[in-house]
Amino acid sequence: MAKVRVRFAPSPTGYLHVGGARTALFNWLFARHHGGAFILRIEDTDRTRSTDEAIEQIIASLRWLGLDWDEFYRQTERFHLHRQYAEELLRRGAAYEAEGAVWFRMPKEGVTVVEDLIAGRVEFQNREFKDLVILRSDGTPTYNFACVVDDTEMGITHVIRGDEHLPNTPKQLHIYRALDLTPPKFAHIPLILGPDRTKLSKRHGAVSVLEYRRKGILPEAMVNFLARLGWSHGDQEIFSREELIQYFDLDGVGQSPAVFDEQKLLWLNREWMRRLPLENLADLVKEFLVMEGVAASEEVEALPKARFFRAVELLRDRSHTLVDLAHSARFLFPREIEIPSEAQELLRPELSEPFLAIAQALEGLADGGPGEIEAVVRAVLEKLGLPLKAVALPMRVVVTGSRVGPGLFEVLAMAGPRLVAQRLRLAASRLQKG
RNA sequence: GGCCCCGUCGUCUAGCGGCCAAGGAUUUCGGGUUCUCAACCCGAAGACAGGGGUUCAAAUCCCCUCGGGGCCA
Repeated sequence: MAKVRVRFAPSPTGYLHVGGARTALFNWLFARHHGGAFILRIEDTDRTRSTDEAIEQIIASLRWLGLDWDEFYRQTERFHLHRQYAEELLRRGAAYEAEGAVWFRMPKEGVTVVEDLIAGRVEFQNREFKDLVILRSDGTPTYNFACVVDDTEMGITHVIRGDEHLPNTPKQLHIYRALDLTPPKFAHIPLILGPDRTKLSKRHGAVSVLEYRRKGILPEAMVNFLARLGWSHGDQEIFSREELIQYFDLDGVGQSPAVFDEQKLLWLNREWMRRLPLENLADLVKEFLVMEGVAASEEVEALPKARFFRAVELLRDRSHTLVDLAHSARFLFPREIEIPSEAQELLRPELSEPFLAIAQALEGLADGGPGEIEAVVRAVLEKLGLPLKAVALPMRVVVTGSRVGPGLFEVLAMAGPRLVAQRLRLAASRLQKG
């Protein structure tokens, strides 16, 4: 096989949505798997709807997903080529001018066969076709024509695109034929659907790739998820980028459309949060702490590094997204802790005594790991003749504002003895006041 | 309306004629473990759209119906 060359050709009329991202990913994986080239081609022919901002967004999205391209083109810079090819078609008599536009003659009888790498053999009756405008009266090329010219000029070997383009394919095939060109191979991948089983769109809520970044999804999780939407490799669910490149090929792509299931994305995201090297995750968590307004950058810096890392390590098991994780880390910072109403019942008046005693004992500790803190707390409880169970949950609630989280002593160590003592004292005095 | 595509648990899927009274993952619900939650382990529920063929044998091949979707009007 000649060296593989594929392209992703979005129109810059808005953000990159997950359907487009999945098409880009399949192309990219195909190129990388076969050691070929992945080309990014911006189809900005429609000048009224295309914006530079959208181009930026598309680029930012692809970068975030880690899909790098080998060549970059803008369709508007290639109008001269489209002209040239149109003239050639006119010369050959395959096209004619009418009403200021250039029209391509479509055959009116017979059958056109598309040998699709995914859909298989698809037949179209030529009598269904009408002649096709290829250049509008303002000189701009239409989609099907520009596509053929650009794919030819760029030496595209495989066109991997959404299923919605399948009906366009026979038209393009005839243009290739009229020009005596060998068409590329086609692979139409099934669409991504919303929960209502219609083509995924804005109506379905979050569909912008960058929106998922804001929501705290990791690119590793997004890539993994998108890859598994319409493609599979046996029973395997978790794939690293390297594994995807190694295993991905068109024969693993299915023929039926897939519903975008956010729950599975969240599951994968948690899996990937656990797999990411701790330092990398910690950097991201820091970003999200700031973005979410949980803490200022300096406040995060001020935390002992080991303590912050440990917090990230333990909190990530309980979070679906970076946003969740950032919010669950709120108690690490000197803030007032709000006790949720459903936890109020835990705070019985008789707790003020142990709270005070523990606070006092902890004030003797400058810092300390979970082990040291546990020793101190247990010593106090023993003196008071109380089981850990009697104070564990209330203490957790008072210190973290939540009844769920990592091990109690881990949580106390994360907040540090000073904050813990402060919060226990405050709680004790409130309990006394009734 | 015309043309085209698709149809396995709610969802993503394995299956490419016998190994399938259909496997995995997710979700949901139980149980174990824990101060709690998560994780983990064990368990439960849950699908071949329907009907005809072909075949010794069909989720797998063919046809029809139904359903969903896409493109063009």
